[in-house]
Amino acid sequence: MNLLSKTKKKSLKPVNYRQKIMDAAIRVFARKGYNDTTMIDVARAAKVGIGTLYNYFKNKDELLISSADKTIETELGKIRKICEKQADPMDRMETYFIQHAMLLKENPHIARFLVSQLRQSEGFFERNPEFNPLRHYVNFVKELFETAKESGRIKDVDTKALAIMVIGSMDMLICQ
Amino acid sequence: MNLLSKTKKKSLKPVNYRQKIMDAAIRVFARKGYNDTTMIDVARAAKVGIGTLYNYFKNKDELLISSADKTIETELGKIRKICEKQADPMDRMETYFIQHAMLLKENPHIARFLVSQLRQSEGFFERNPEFNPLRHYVNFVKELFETAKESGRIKDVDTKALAIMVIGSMDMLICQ
Amino acid sequence: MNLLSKTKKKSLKPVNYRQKIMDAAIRVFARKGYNDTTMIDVARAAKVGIGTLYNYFKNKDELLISSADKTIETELGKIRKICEKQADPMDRMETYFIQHAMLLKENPHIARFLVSQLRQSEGFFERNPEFNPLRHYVNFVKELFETAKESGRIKDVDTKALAIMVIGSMDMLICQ
Amino acid sequence: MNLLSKTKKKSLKPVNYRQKIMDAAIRVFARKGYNDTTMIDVARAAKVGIGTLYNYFKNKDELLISSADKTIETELGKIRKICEKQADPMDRMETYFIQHAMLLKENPHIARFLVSQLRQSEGFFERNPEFNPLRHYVNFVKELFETAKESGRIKDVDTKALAIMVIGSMDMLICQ
DNA sequence: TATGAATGAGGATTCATTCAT
DNA sequence: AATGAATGAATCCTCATTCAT
Repeated sequence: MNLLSKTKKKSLKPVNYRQKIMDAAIRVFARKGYNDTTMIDVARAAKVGIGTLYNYFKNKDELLISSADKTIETELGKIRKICEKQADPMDRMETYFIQHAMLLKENPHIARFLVSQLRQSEGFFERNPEFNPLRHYVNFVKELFETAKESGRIKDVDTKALAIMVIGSMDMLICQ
Repeated sequence: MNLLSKTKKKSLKPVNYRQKIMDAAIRVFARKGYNDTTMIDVARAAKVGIGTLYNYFKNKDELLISSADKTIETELGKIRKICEKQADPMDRMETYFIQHAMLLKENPHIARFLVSQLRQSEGFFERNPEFNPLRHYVNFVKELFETAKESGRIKDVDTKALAIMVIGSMDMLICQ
Repeated sequence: MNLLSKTKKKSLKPVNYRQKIMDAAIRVFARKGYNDTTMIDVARAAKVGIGTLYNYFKNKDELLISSADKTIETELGKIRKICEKQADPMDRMETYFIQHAMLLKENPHIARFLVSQLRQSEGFFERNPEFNPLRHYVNFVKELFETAKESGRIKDVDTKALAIMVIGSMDMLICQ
Repeated sequence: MNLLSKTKKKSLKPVNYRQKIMDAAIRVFARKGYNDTTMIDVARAAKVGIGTLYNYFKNKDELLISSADKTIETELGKIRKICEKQADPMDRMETYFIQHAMLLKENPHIARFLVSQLRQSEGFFERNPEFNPLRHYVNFVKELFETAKESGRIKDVDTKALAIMVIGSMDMLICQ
């Protein structure tokens, strides 16, 4: 009986509050932006008490940073894994574009969150100058271009600028 | 004597408060973003009293909207005028790119203001759904492309999407 | 008519908000202590809006400090003036005791405020280590004793310690 | 074996949580004051869980009251016992002063706790009107004086007021 | 008409207390 | 019985907006 009850309880959802909160935060931040998102908004979206937010994140800034980092890591990880299956640099680039587009289409709120957090209030960036969640993403795209360039398949260009422009293009398309 | 002094003052400077305020607002909004800009910030930058802001603009939202519209109108007007001097569609496009780049370089705060206000919180857009200062700008670029397309000089593409992508690329480049 | 209306308005109470707020603050702090006094309490007692408090005092700490300083200055000033009328040191000391007792009796809330703020939370003192409103008061009593000592009327004692003890005695009597 | 180990543990240390918590509480309250002391502070100082505090004390107020009462009882008990060894009232008084001074010097945190908790916010006293940990202490000193008075060794005075003043003097000296 | 002091709704954060384990 | 994560009421403070001068 002991064993049973334990099993029961475990199957009864050992809530991962940290993840639950970040998931909610991403959704709300994506929809309303940093400034218009209140901690109460996040708490309600995550269905937890306000105080609980502060058990897992020191303050609102840290909640945004953690959520952004986690999201980038997760989503970029998925795309990277799929791209790596392609041996040919050009195929890899193509796969990336497709995956990126799919991400934008299927998880618009995540996409919006990723690309739009850049334009946060300067207040936030003054407090957190090191924060740039897109850095890893830009780097990934840049690497894609570099591999393609080395293979002689695309012309000599500033791959970083190109990466930024590509992401920027997609970003703007989403917003409009 | 009374009359004279009055005349003198008027001829000395018929202050255009509305314009003065918008000029200041653009600078401050561009630097700090919508949410981190207080009405006091704007009043101080414009060297007017807070109350004066409300004599010319209903509220903070309207101040942003008016400032953005006015800026787009002014800057776009300048660029348009220069572009129209070019008869050939391709020259016109080239001229546009150069002018746009110059605007970004010489008035970074205006550029930043124009391209970054788009990403306002949904809160702002929910309150002002009709607000899209870039609309005119996008349309202008779109027209450029269409003229070029009609002349057979560029391939058949979704000109609007292209316009958005071009602007988005530039935007992202500025931010990074 | 102009003159009249001006006179009228002036007589119509040109409210001194700063003073009004400090008066209220002293009363409330004296009754409830620093920690249990909320800014809303003070605002209500002063019959002003909460925001008004912050137009005159940077924060709650500064409100307490200003109120305490002002009170000491005012009350000590009164007592000092009366004492100075006495030429003889012993008469002066006696006058002081009487005045102090009168202060305690007639304005118990001020008295309580003066003598009890010393025991504030250490949190407050850690933030404001230089704050010691009783310093001036202790010094005044100390000087009284010194004058008396010089005149040979009282024995050789540590006048500062004596001053502190006297004030402490009265303080404790009030509290009980 | 079970029995043995149990016995061992018990004899090793039958933890008295209640006492352990009060000891910690006194230290922390004395150092930080009632309001700046959090239940977590106390729990950490006592090396117990937060929940444990609530198994032994209904709430924070009761924890303070119990700690104060217990301390007074203990310390006063010690001093009383030593004083009682003196047959002569004057010697007894002298012994008391020495003991009190020693307590202040050797356990400043206890001393501070005893004498400073009196000045709690009225909020606390409104909730706990019966709370006056110094009552017993004042009574003890008062009795000392009365015995001395009866023996004709000191003049006729209000012994209670005298007791209060003496304690107040010492209190103020500690604070400064 | 320009002004800025007064205002209070709203938001981030803390912490005593509860309760499931 | 001990524990500590979850909770939300309560508090300080900001800032858009109003209005009397």
